[in-house]
Amino acid sequence: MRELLIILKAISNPVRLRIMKLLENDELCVCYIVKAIGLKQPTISKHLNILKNAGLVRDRKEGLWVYYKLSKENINKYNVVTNNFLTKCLNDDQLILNDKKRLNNIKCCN
Amino acid sequence: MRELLIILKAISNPVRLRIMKLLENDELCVCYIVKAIGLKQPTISKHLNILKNAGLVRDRKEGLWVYYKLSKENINKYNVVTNNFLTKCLNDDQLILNDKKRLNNIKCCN
DNA sequence: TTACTATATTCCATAAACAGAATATATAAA
DNA sequence: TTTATATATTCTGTTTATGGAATATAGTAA
Repeated sequence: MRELLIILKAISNPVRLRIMKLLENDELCVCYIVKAIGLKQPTISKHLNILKNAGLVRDRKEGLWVYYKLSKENINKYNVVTNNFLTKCLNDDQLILNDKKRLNNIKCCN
Repeated sequence: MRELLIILKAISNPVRLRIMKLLENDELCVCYIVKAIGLKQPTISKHLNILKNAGLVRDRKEGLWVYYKLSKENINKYNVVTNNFLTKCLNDDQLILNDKKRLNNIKCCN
């Protein structure tokens, strides 16, 4: 119950849903997520930590950068379900589409 | 996004998960749920309202009693997924099992 | 070493979630 | 009508969630 609640609470927040949807396509460093979402870096960092504690994302350090990606591995017995579920959700949501557009601009023009 | 968040927040609470698992097998009146869960009636009533607003349960009035059941109909585009998902979850959770045991006692001995 | 940069953590103020007491509503029975 | 019962709503205090400023940490470069 405790584990499931941690996962459900993790995805029950608009910013964290947006982050999950950004990570759906790419492995991303924190600064890209910060720019795509438009909130302050510490705020994004805390949201990422909540997703990580829920086992939904993994991080990988590379020099100064920390890259986050969806945890496809079965770290918990629910995340496969939740990831598959989210893949089907919000794909025509304007907020999500805008995030992805902003991300693409950042990736191209940097 | 808004609709999805309402649903996710609705199931991101231990009491509401317990209620959903009780309703998995039965249509139940509020007073049975109150006794099985062990919280005050107004508290349960508010939780039921949150589940109802999320489209996860339906209510039916019969005299003084109000019966709640899982909404199997496709009131929203997510609840089939969430209901199917929850059916697979928490089936060996001790808290959930105890709730169901208490419910059975109430049903037998009333 | 110092300076710089990316990320994480701490602190604080505000907002939302929660439980329960008190109250309101609605139906049934006397 | 009055009384009783089941449920819903309002109110209040407490806890939890949230965002941002300030700060800390860690790695890179000069």
